[in-house]
Amino acid sequence: MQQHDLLSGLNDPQQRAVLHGDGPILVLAGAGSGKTRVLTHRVAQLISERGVRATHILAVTFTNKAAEEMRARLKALLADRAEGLWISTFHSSGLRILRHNAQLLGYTNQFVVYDDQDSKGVLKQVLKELSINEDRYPLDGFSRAIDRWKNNFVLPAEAGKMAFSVENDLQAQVYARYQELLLAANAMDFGDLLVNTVRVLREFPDVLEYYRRTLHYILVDEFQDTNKVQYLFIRLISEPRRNLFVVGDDDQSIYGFRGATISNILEFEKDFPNTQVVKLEQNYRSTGTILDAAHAVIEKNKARKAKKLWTSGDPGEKIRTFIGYDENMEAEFIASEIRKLVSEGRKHLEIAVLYRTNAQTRALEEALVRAKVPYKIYGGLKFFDRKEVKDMLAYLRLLVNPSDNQAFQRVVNTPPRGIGAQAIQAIAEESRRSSKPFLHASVAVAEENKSVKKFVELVVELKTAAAQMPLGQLIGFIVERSEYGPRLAAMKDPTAQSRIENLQELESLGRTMEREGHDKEADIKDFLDRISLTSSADIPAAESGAQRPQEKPDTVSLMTLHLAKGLEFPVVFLSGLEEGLLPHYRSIDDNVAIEEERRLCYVGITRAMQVLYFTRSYYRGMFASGGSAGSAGGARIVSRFAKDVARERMSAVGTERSQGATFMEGYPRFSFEDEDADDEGLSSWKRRQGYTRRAERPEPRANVSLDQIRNMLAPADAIQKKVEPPKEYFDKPAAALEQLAAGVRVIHPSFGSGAVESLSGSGGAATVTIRFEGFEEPKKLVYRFAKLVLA
DNA sequence: CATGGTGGCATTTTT
DNA sequence: TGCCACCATG
Repeated sequence: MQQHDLLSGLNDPQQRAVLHGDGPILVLAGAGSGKTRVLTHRVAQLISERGVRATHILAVTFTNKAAEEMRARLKALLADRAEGLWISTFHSSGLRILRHNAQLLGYTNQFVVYDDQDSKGVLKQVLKELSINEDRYPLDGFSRAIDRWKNNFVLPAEAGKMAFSVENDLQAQVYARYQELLLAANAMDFGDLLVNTVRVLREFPDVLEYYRRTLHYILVDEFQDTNKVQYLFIRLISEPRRNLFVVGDDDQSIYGFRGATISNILEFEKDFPNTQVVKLEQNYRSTGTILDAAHAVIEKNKARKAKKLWTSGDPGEKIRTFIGYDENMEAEFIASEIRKLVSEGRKHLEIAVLYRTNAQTRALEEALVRAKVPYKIYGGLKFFDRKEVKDMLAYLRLLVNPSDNQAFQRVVNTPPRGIGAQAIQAIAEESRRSSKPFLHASVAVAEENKSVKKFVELVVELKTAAAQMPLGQLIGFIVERSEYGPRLAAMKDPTAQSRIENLQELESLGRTMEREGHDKEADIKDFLDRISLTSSADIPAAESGAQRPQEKPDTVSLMTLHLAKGLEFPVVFLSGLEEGLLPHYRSIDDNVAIEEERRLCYVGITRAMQVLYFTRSYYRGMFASGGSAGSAGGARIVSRFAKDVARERMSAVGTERSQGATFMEGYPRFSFEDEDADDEGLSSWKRRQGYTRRAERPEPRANVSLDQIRNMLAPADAIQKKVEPPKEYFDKPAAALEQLAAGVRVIHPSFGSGAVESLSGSGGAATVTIRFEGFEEPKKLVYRFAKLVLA
């Protein structure tokens, strides 16, 4: 890569940023100003022009997706010279550092990462221990307080000293005990991944020295969203060289609730004297109209650096507005408009629907399904959030970390095996008495409790298996031996089938994570790490329609405004532009919060390249029951942010549906041909519009795109084993239970072909033992589970 | 003592 | 809608 290639196509300030020498630099990059380009070209420049070794560079991003994108672009620029670059999110950087150094803090390096649910579980235990009344002091309050402390790098001891009220003091006590329990469980929560990293760096100079010696150049993306701990981390490792390259936009700071402090960016220059500042204000993404609208919204914020995006391009077309009677009609408009756009030649991929809260997806999803518009919902990792998947992962966690008390509690009686509250209480007490993990304590309890004894034996059996079996097989084994699979198979419940399928998917996912030459437990740990750090922005949670695995599916993207940051789409629907939703009612009486809502709206508008829609609805029933809750449900007025946009930049569409109601007016005037505009009239009007209130549930969302999960999770050196069923599988008839007997040849979608060895059990719990080609051990499969066909 | 069913209740944004 | 707490049953 030649110098001029690296710079070609870059404007003046972009070039200045890329060519910057040593020392701190702050790049204020407005939306759509080529931020990622600057970042990647900067790295390429360091390596190819200045001879910096890839291993001396750390680039930190916010999501795995952003990291992936950066890695891909750098690979295109640098080919194999990109090898060894450390590109990751803050949290995975922390995890990586702690995997080497956690023992310094009293953990073992095999610690597990607790997710939100796990840490709530621990908190619950603390509240019980300290006899705190949850009605008076709700759990969430403690959880938020602890979070806040962690974001600001306040350790329990200091929190106790700083306490300013009875409640606050109580929170500090809970925090202290909570940390003790985490340590005892050899577990860290999300916040700990950062807090403990900073602790290690601060308290152990040789560790800090090591990273300082290795990392000569540090780049940080989305700097406006860093919180105090993250900032401390960056500052620590970037000294004394201060080769710190941060990119951000104070107007896009939208993670205040997570402790992001705008002051990090506003005060960067104070903390790092001699900082060079480069502003990128030329926008390459949006039309003039869109930029004007964005500017009109954002300029009302007080806490911001003055800047204004400009474009050399066209003003483009006006913002299209629509108001629906309720959220279902709004959603139907969006769906039908998408169909129209597609019929005019747009690809679904070019279109995004953005919203403030996840709750808004329901109406949208229903409408899109009905209109047969293919879509993907980003946000909320539905697959890994499923109960059965979490349960199975908890088994794995317990096997690699016997101290994982949350995992223990999750699986000890799942499926039900006669170990109830009393027994668990006894185990907890024994654990406290002996200060041993629950699993150890349960061995003592097993003496007098047969059910517990059986469970302990199960764990021993699984543990032995874990040391010998490859991951995929192990998961299958656990599903069987824990009786989780058989129990599901025996259930009449129609959802049981899809849960079984999810477990099979997990198994197949595990199979692709297997690596040769690694010890079996390392595979399990890696698998768990990757899952716990894979964020909701990375993988769609649901999608409609069957997609062929390899092709990039042509689907509309649905996501929250938060998740949309950093992305761009030719067509954007900004939905729910109402007071109470955007800005959200929780922010409405707080000026600081309102400014963040405003930035959120700004982020949404600036995602659009060519066409932008504003939509809202007159009435919103927040909950299925028909919203009361003064807050989010009921009759709605237009968002103040929409009001800030000049009316002449907007133009109403879909009027045949909104019947004279106007987007900008406080109250829409619905007019009806029927004399009285009462509910009756309204409903007949709706009927005429072919408007049905609530259709059948959309397609089951169960089928997540496994391929995408696999791609996100796969360790670089994983062997990509074939998991596609053999082709002939589809041509063969399903094997009925009656047709199976010893010697019958069958095909399994993932194990391939083999011969039945024996049968046992009956009905839903019938199992088949099959010897598959290429597998040493015969496999015992639950018939209903296995989806066998006759060979 | 464990389990399964029922009824009440709360719902921003996420690494 | 989905989760949790409580209660009646085996």
